Amino acid sequence: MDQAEKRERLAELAPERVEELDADEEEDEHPLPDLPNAEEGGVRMRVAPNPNSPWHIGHARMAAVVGTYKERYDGEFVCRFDDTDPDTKRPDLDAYDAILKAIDYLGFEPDEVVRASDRVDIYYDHARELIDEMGAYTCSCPAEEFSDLKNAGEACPHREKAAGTVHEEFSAMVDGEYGAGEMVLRVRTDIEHKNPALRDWVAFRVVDTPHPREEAAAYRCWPMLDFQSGVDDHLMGVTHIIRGIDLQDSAKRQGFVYDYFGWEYPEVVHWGHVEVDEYDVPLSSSTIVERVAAGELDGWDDPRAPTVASLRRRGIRGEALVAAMVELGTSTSNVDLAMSSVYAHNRELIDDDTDRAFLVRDDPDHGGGAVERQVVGGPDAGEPPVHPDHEDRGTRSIPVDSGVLVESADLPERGQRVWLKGYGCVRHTRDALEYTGDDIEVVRDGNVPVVHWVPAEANVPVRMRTMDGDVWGYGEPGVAEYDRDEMLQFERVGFVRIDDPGEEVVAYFAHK
RNA sequence: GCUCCGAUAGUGUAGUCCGGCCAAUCAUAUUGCCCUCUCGAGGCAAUGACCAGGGUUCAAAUCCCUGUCGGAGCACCA
Repeated sequence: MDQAEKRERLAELAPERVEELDADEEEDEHPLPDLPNAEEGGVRMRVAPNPNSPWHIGHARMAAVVGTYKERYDGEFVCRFDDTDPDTKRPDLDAYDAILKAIDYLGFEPDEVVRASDRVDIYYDHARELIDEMGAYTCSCPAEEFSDLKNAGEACPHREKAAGTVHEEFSAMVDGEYGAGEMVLRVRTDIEHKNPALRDWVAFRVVDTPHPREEAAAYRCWPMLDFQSGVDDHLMGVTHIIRGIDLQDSAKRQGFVYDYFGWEYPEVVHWGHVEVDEYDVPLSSSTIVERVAAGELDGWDDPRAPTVASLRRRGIRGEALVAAMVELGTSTSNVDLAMSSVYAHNRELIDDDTDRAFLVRDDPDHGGGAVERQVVGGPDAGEPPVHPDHEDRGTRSIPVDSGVLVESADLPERGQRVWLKGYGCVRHTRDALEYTGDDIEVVRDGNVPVVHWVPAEANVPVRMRTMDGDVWGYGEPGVAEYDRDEMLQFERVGFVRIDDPGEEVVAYFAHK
């Protein structure tokens, strides 16, 4: 049955439904779905990074989406460093700032910044309260033994200890009287719960390694994420939590603690993992850390690294990354971020304001290498516009002294013509480029290709850093005039950010 | 093994809750044409998807069942 027929039938069967359909108005368009039970002004969220490394691109999703929701609901967000594992996921002292910088780069400002490692005593207080409620017990079972019991749905002998004993043993954990692995504090949930992941999970354990932050270096008894983050979310008034599907069971686990305390659990949204195309380096903190340490990457902002710092250095605006992240939505499926989407957003943001310039690459894989030719006849200089869509910004003056450089792929066959952009038409004779005029009709009707060029002598050496490695070339003289952080479009090559304006200009390639 | 969750074009997404303006939205991508002194921008067009099979119904992307595929948890990691 086709559409018209369906509609006809519907009109016969239920005319009121047709009216309803017709009356359906369009809702406000938001790139992100509405948060459940969210009210304007009543939304408080948190970004809870582990500062064990700076951020890769995937981490930016959290801040991008939380920040966007904050703006949408006129709400707030807290940046809480969940740095409660001084050993396995040991914090990197530089990462705290790097992460805050990344959030700032994305265009957001946390309403509050806290470190879990400053709040350990608060967690202890809640642990003691939980023990009073008979909601937790100390357990000295070796991990494997407990795991076996748990999988069989059987309680261990420590489960029925008196609260007094549990208090004593927990205090001993806090006082550092146990070594790592000797004693833990478990939350009493339901040892026969059908989901084994929820049965009597560990809330506190002993870590022998001191925390790298001086302020927290004395603690040996550390909360696990589910306890710490569960308590903090409540204490900080978090109304909505966004987190990965790897933490799918956290809400259910923490639910037991919330029940003991009579708290109400925040709304939760789970999303899948992000992957990014176009990179050889995987989106994994540990891999990036390794490659940086091994010298395979020049640092976290190496253009080949899939990191926030790298995108920033390439001149990608945080806004472009946020837009692309927000478009991914909050689906529980894993998603692939197409870098082309980030580039498309960035191009739209910067194209209008970015000056044009020529870069002749001297690279066998890109343009075939620079070749020099004398120019015979013609004016002394070319005058291409600073921006083709904005005549009022004037022109660049590029001298043609002893000759020019072009990329060999652009050099026409002998006898053929080529249009040097902003200069005029030349014919390739035996060993030179002979000026044939400035009538643009040859380009419009004569199939003469338009190419970029630079003077053979008065040019500026440029090292362009790209995702595929460095490309050397020669820029037009004006390239030397740009300051660090300014953007430039090398015509027919792509957009770059000037990173170092020195003798040899270093530019980071952003995208075409 | 136990427990959760998911599946719409190359990619992402809208629609799914409350079946019917859905032979399916928008963006990106790719290709072609127009325009342009850039391979950028702009304009136009084309390409391309409801995981499979059953069921319910006048009507199924939408509801139900089965299957397939994929993901996650069952850590003294976060």
